[in-house]
Amino acid sequence: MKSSSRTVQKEATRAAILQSALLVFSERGFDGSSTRDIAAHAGVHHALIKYHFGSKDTLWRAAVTFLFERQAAEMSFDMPPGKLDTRQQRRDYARLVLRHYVLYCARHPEHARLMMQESLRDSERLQWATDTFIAGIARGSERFVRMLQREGVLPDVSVPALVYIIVGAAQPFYTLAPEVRRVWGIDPAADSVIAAHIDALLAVLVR
Amino acid sequence: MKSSSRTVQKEATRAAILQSALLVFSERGFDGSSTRDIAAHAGVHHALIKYHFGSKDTLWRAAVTFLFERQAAEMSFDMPPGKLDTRQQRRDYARLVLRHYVLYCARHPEHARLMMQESLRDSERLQWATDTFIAGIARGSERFVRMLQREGVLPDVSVPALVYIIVGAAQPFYTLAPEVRRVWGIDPAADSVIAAHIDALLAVLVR
DNA sequence: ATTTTCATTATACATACGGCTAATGAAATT
DNA sequence: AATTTCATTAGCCGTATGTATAATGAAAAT
Repeated sequence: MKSSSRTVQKEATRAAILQSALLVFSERGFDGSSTRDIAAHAGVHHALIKYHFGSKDTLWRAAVTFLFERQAAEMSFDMPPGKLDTRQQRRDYARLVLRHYVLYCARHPEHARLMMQESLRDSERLQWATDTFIAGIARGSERFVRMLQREGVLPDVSVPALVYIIVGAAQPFYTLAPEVRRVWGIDPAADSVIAAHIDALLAVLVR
Repeated sequence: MKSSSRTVQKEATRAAILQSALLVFSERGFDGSSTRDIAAHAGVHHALIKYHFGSKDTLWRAAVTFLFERQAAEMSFDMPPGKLDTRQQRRDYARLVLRHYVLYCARHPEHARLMMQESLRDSERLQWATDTFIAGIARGSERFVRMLQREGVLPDVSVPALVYIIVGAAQPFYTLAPEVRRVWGIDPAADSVIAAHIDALLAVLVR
């Protein structure tokens, strides 16, 4: 583990490019983003993108990998915190998971923004992202939804439709924050607004 | 009202460019779309875009105008079909409106795709779209939601949050259709899948 | 039949793009 | 102190972009 001043600076540059890529890709999409813009926003020369990441495509994949690894780190709900014997316990668990998911969406709106842009049309990038990350998360979501259906917390309807209803109820309020600010005059980044959105989402989804 | 063969052909060309612009803008966003791509997809020379629409920006505005005028034409629910005296009548009206909105999203996924791309970040285009179209629709949605809240059909929580929950529950299943196909192996354009999604959405939202 | 109109095409231009090679220079190594 | 390493920068290449102007030619008007 080298930590010479040059290595530290190198990693800082790499991280700056990655964060800049997250922002630009999430706001303009892959085709609409330019490596020169990403480099300029990171304050480095555009040739460094090839040096650190190889190509625009590889940089995009590195950005997506960062997003899903962070999500996995911040949303580790594979094992419920306690026992889930009673219906009330499962309801509370559902509320807990949904609350944390909404908070994640509010904290990191660029995640859903970036993936949404890529899911609008089929592509090799979408195929890679689904195979590498999304398919596994989808299976976890399916188990989560089916458990809540068995318990009567969610209605017994199409599981894929339910998953997209839940995710769609959570994400757009934050991914479309610029529109929300202009149209409704409120800021989805404010804690009180987030709390109100969580209350609304739980009131609608968890019965 | 001229209808000479030249005028007819001119309008056909204009319409072809507009439809092509809807598709390309909705899949790649404004910055990711090129006027040459749009023209090639419409089968015309790219200089015709300047001739018929003035500029890329004006073409985008014409496309958005087309989308919202079509939505207004296909979603004329300002006046309920019958009287809304009883709670059951208001529930039925809510179901009717939501069903038709989901069907609109399924029929024309490019509408939400295009607007979503523009709502991810603030811009002059977003400002124009919100001032010209979205603000008015938002006020209508607010009235709709408040009526259902008074009747106990929707919970008494934050109205903007509820609006985005409803819209988010309806749109992504169709805007993100390529992802749905890859991850779940189902086609959100199929009638049976749409019907299942409507059932799920109504079961969750209308109590 | 001749002229005019105008939808369409050809072409040009300055800029921006992704990707690449060579040069640079400070830190690390010898 | 001399040499090597390598993160960073400068600059070029072929292509693509948005926009503008001139040329074309068939339909419309005279």
